[in-house]
Amino acid sequence: MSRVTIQAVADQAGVSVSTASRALNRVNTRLPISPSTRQRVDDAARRLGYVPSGAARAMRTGRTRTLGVFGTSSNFFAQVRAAFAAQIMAGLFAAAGRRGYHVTLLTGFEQDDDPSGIMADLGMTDGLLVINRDIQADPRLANALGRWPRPVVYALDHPEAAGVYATAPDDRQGGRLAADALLAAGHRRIAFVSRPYFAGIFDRRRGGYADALADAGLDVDPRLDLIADDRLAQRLAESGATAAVCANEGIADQTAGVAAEHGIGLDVIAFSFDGAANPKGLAQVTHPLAEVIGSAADVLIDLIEGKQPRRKRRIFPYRYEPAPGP
Amino acid sequence: MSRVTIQAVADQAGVSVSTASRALNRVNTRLPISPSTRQRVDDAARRLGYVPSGAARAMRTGRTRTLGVFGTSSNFFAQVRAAFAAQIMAGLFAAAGRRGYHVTLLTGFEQDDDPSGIMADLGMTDGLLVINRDIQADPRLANALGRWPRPVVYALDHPEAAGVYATAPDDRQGGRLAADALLAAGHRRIAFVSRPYFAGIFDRRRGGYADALADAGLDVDPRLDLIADDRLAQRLAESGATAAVCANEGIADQTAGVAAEHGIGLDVIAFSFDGAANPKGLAQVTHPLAEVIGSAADVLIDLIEGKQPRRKRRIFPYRYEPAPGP
DNA sequence: CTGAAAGCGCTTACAG
DNA sequence: CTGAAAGCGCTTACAG
Repeated sequence: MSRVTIQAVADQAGVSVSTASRALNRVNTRLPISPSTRQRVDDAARRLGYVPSGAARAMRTGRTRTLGVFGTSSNFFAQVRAAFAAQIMAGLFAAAGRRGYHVTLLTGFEQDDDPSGIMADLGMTDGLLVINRDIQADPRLANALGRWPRPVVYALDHPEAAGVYATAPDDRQGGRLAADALLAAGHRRIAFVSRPYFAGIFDRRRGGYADALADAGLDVDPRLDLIADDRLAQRLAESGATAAVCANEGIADQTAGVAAEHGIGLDVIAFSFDGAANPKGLAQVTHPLAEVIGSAADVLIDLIEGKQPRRKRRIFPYRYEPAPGP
Repeated sequence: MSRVTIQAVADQAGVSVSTASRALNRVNTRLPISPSTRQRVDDAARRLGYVPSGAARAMRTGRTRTLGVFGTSSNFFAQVRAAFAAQIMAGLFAAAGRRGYHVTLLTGFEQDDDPSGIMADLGMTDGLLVINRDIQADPRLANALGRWPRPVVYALDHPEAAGVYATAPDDRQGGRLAADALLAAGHRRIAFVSRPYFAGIFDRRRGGYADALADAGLDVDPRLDLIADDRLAQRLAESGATAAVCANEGIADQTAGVAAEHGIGLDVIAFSFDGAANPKGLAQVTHPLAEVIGSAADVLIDLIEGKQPRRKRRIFPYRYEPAPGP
């Protein structure tokens, strides 16, 4: 079936293309349209099943009303991260929808690809949201996107480059909050359990934890800095830890499980986010993930629409949530 | 910054726009390009930071290489369905990416909206995947989309209208499979636990269950047809059920929890999908959700590219998965 | 091997 | 209140 164009609608209604366009887009109150003309154009459009060409409109207006999302990948939505991915999509979808934008997940880029080629196909997007903390660590990406002629906002983490728009939780404050909660409960041997990736984020979280210990007059014992691998139980036992700050919710579940299994009494607190599952009922420090992402989308749309946001960085604090009662 | 067009690249390289276009799109082997020209054009493009306009290209070619997804909504990604939503996105993203398509989540439509208005803005998509079983039940939607001039594929459920492309699990076969497993274990009082929505799907699941009971020579006792509300415990007890087929994984968790809490011995089997959490370690009948969605995306892309798929419906069987060991 | 020209389907000043 | 015309940035026959 060949496309029904505005030309066909205009012919059918017996008006010019310009008039049809104006009648269809109920705008331009400065130039009124006679009700009968509008009626005829509307009828013609309905009768013919007219659907405006988004491409033509985008070409003309320079806007697609579409946000590109960069950083989802084939394993971004994998099972261990399902709650994380779903919260992100929820926040993004809601924020974009509120302002009349669609959301395009950009495919064709996998972690460890050379990011310099990505500019060739960023789709028909008005701006870009970069949400993957793994790939944000790659300075080549920031460099390539810095040359892209449309707005870019980094969410959750951000490259070190200055002048970049970024929205993220305050990982250092979260680390301090978590450690303070354990200190207040009387603990003195508090471990920090992480894994050797998400380096930037985990480092900031560890930094806040270390700050809190230092403020409490405690040395940071390197034996308390633990990796969540298959020797965790042994290391936990050797460390003499009575409590642990865990760098994310998965590590926390693992750590609590290992401690229970080996009969190690351990007060665990997890870095997590609103909407995560918390199956073991642990204490947590959480940030409002959907809201963080929504805020990033809002900043991006502001930039697209030429409204200069007040600040280049928005930082969201963590909240302490005690272990839920049984 | 004003846009860098192919015109600017051509000027910079000292060639015509047509030549620049041909050099940039390494195609058209019939018409060769001199290596030195290509070199100069590539250099100019890189130097200027040229990014082709997707809108112009789409207008010219009539293709955006973008799949629209219709049916996500503000609560589609909500916590109770996080695993479901994430699996869907995983399958969709992978399948689209493999064939060089992006994925656009279409906003601006909420359940219970009148779907006749949606055609006005289906974005710049080449085709549509409808993935929400809730809204697929609305015949106005199928009617409106039937008039949309591009391919549409329904996934997971499908409107009753004939001639529609649809990809879904075989809910009736799944119901039979689940009931047969319980019958084989010697049960004679087998409940079916559901909720009063997802009517079409739950009805088919119940139908398969009823078929299996009938084949086993059992009457379908209406007292075994249960609703998972706050009177479930009482109804379960009155029904004399020793086993239950649960219409989805959430209902199954709830039912198993209620039974345990009230000391009702109950063998529970859940309708579920690959990648769901199964925190209670229940027996399940599962379908490969990501694969089902991926298959729907493949059919859609075939239609977009003019390859007529062999069948209009693809039905995926459920597999029985016994309760995982402790 | 290269270039001039048409045309994809809209929107928007501008002139009536 | 309406219409003729320009132009958004590409790609692709077509003619050289």
